[in-house]
Amino acid sequence: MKPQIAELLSAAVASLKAQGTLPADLEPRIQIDNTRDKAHGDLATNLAMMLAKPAGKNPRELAQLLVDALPANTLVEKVEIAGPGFINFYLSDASTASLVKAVLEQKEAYGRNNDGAGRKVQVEFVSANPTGPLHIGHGRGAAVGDCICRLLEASGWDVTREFYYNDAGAQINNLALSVQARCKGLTPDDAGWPEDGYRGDYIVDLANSYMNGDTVESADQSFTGAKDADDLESIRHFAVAYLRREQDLDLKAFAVDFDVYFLESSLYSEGKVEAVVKTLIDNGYTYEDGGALWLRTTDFGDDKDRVMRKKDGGYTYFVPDVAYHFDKWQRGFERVVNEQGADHHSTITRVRAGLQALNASIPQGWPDYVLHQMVTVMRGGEEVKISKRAGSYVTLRDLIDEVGRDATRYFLAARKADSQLTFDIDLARSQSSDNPVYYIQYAHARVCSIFRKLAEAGQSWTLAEGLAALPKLELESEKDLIVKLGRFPEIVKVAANNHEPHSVANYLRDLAGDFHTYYNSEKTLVDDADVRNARLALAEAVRQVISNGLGLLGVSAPQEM
RNA sequence: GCGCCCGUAGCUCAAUUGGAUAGAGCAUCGGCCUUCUAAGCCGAGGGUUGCAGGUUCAAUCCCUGCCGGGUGCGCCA
Repeated sequence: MKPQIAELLSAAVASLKAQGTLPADLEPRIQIDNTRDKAHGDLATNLAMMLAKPAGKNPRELAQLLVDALPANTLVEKVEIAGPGFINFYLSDASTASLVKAVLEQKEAYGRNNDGAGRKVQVEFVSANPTGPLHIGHGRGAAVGDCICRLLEASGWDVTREFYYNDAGAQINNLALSVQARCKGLTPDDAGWPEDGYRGDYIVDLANSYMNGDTVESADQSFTGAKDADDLESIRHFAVAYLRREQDLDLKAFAVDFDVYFLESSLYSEGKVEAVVKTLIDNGYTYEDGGALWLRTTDFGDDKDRVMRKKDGGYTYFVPDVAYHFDKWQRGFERVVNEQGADHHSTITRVRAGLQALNASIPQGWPDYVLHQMVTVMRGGEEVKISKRAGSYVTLRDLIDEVGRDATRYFLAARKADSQLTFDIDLARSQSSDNPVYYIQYAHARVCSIFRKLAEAGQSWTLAEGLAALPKLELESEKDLIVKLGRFPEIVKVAANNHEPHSVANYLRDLAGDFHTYYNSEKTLVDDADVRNARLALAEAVRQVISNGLGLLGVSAPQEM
């Protein structure tokens, strides 16, 4: 509805310019706000206050001129000037009816837009190292990242979900040594236990499986262990494959699917790391010092230069990172979003600096980053820190097993990524209105229930009947509900652009609340057929929007509860 | 010490990118089921938006300085 109102205002501005009331070179950004208070109408604009200064008029006077210059239309019932110079719009019955119609006709497509216009965007998220089960932090990344993908898809982007994992570094070596120690019957308290070895129970399971000669198959590899505790290479391969499979199961339980698993080792084997290093040297952004090769990242805003190649000849982690992101660029992703934990924040400057130093015409702020803060898990009012399986942290799987997939996804996606999150297990498990997930799903199930009751009564409803009866939606509560439905497309658009899925969760909570209130105050299945058909149309529209919204969060929309 | 994030009701969090009287839920208290699912609804109390300045017609939002919490600051990833 906003774009239509903006058009009206734009026409009003044009005619005031033509009259000479406004300077001809003025190109105002027309901003339409949803009103917070119904007393201010349905939509409002601050345009008159913005233009007061350049026009040399007081805001209220200018507001009146703008209102007088608005073209005739059927959208708006009434326009008022209020406060310091706000222009408030009251939507007509015809326009609210058209909103319900739009929802019912567009169905699953309602709320989608075409901002992306089919362009390619890649979202990299989770990207956990294959050294253990996914923890709650990875869960947050998985939930937020996947929801961002869903939002971008709903905005017309061609989305690739990608998982990058480090299968080449020192921690993999550490993993192999830890498994080997377990194969040899050592425990973390024994003398020969590797320094900083992984201590969790899952290492024991892994070692047993290896010594058993099991074959593990994961998303991208299959490997059979050599059953030999002295074959460190075999242990390494087995351990990586085994833990990849574990993570695959975690992600599957969480309903997160990736299109691409990208192996760090491939950057080396395909010469991409060497190629990037050569380019950086050729471009003159490097120097040797103390036996190491440095990249002059300070040329691109870093606070100190960074070592690329260590004294021992190995590369530091950010070199393959740069090679990886250059590869993303070459794959044609105009837009890339990296969702990761805020503790890896320091990589951003380095990766962007490395990309700039390639002189490859990569835009300066590329790629985008979404960083999420820590998650604290609470149960019974106390912080939970340990899981049996992993030993030192709460795993995603534990959480899904305990509170279910829907609640876990909702809770992890419903908060702004950049604030710390407290995950209350008791709340997430509760099957009552305390729990926002059930609250929203219940609203959906209630609508389904109404239609079941309708069928039981031997009555029916068709889209045509519903649309024809829309003028019967005369109550204020009905109109409020419709206006809220009308806001959904904007919620999706803004959430997608800002990479902020939490606003969808908040919107749904709000919409469900409005519906529950309405449901309790007005009976839908009344005797008057026209009123009944109109209310059924509204209920179905609410159901559709809740269903679409939950879909964006990856949460199910049950028919009954 | 430096960088980044956060600070809003007792608790968990919003606030449509600078708009009107800062909103929900939980918790507390009081009401509503012979009527479409009570996994629900209605009502009440609860605030100097960490502090102090600045910009603006207008600041929770932008700027500066403090205070408090988190996190990073390796030739680890």
